[in-house]
Amino acid sequence: MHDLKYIRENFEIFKNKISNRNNNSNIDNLLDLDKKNRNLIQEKELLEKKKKDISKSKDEKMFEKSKEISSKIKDLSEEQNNIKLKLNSILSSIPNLPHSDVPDGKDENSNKVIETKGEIKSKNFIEKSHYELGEKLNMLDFDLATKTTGSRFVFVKDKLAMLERAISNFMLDIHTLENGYKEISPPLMASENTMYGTGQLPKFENDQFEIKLESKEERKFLIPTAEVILTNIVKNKIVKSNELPLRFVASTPCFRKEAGSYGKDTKGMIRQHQFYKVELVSIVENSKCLDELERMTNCATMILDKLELPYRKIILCTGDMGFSAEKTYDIEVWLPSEKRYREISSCSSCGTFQARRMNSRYKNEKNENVFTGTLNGSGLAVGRTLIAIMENYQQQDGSIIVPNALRPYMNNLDKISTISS
RNA sequence: GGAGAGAUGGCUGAGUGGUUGAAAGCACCGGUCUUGAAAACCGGCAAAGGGGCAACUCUUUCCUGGGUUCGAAUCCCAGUCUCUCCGCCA
Repeated sequence: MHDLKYIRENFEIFKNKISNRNNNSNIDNLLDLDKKNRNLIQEKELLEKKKKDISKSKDEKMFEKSKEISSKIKDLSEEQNNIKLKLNSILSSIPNLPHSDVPDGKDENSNKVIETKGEIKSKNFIEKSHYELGEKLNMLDFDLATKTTGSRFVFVKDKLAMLERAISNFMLDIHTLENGYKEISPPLMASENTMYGTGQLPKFENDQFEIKLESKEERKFLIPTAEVILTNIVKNKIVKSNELPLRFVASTPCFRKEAGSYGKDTKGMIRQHQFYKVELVSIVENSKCLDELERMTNCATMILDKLELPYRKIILCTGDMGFSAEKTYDIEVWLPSEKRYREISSCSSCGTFQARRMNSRYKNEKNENVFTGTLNGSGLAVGRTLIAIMENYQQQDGSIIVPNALRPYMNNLDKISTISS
């Protein structure tokens, strides 16, 4: 959510900056609505003052007059309310402004590589995809998932299931023990207002799985990422500044409809309706967002370093960033079967954009209430890490070496193969 | 699912029709005292929005939405949420 005052005072700048985002909201009549809104407020307040004075005077002769004023106020309020609603509906659908560091661009082609790290080991055989490997091992079963549930789901079985669990635990341990995040096991469903707070609603309702409930009950959605529920921990709260930064980590399933990605990544478990992700969330003083973003991104790449997986870090351009982000780094891991890098983490600073929606604040040194800064990042996507390990650690015979860092989490198993060990 | 209780400022918690934006306490900020700190004492301290260069000023807000009244935190109606007890259940 944007500060209307800022928009009012810097409309051309605002409009210019927002034009670089994938924005389809009509912002042109924003100023007009704002003007109308404020005029109506003034008119209304004048009448309210009159009414209040009459009431205070307890002058019975004026009581009839007061009734008249009441009905006028009612009309004005209604009109003002309608305009306010329109204003809010436009405002809540405008994406965050990109930070000045962010490169301009329409789509992912304008993203910039910042760093490439890790050794891509050349193999003397043709490397298989994770789904070929997994199906051959009889540890990834897509057909079974189709039978029980539908497309874009998978059964992970046996040692690969154990590996998935190991990855998740390994990441949680690093982030809690080394990086100072507090572990949370949160609800996997979120209320409408919570989804609004982080920016999933109202604009992206089509991407969300909604739970079917009695019509009376408040709407609930399966979380598309733990970011939603972790960030909203500070919703409607005034945090003490000495409590900042708050850092949370959770490993949760995530649920996404993947509407609009028909035909994309249909094979394998790159793009699923349900997947595990270890998510990092930071709540900071709003001036510290960019520092925290660097820190958070390092926390994510640290995992890949320890797993000895080759990756690169890129900065997303204005047109490729998510709705709430002001600056985003994606981390992409090398997938030998595709001979390219694929996203495994996305770390974003949202500035005060989400905090405004959530009404999350802290007291600054002047004792004023100011909006917090919020950040989120994957640390990392567990499913895709599984894929990356399978493909990068595969052997010619289709077995998979367990990365050193994960062996303590796998009863010291060093290799996954058809011959059960 | 059945029965009951409740929702007030950052927190705790008074308040049942007329300067109540709201007592008191805690927390927080400033000061006195102290070598320093603590304690004690004194003072300050809600938010959002509108107008004004500013000092300032106006409006709204005691869960939400309606209603009664000249006037509502307080009365009426509807709803939401929370808690307790019983039942069922992972």
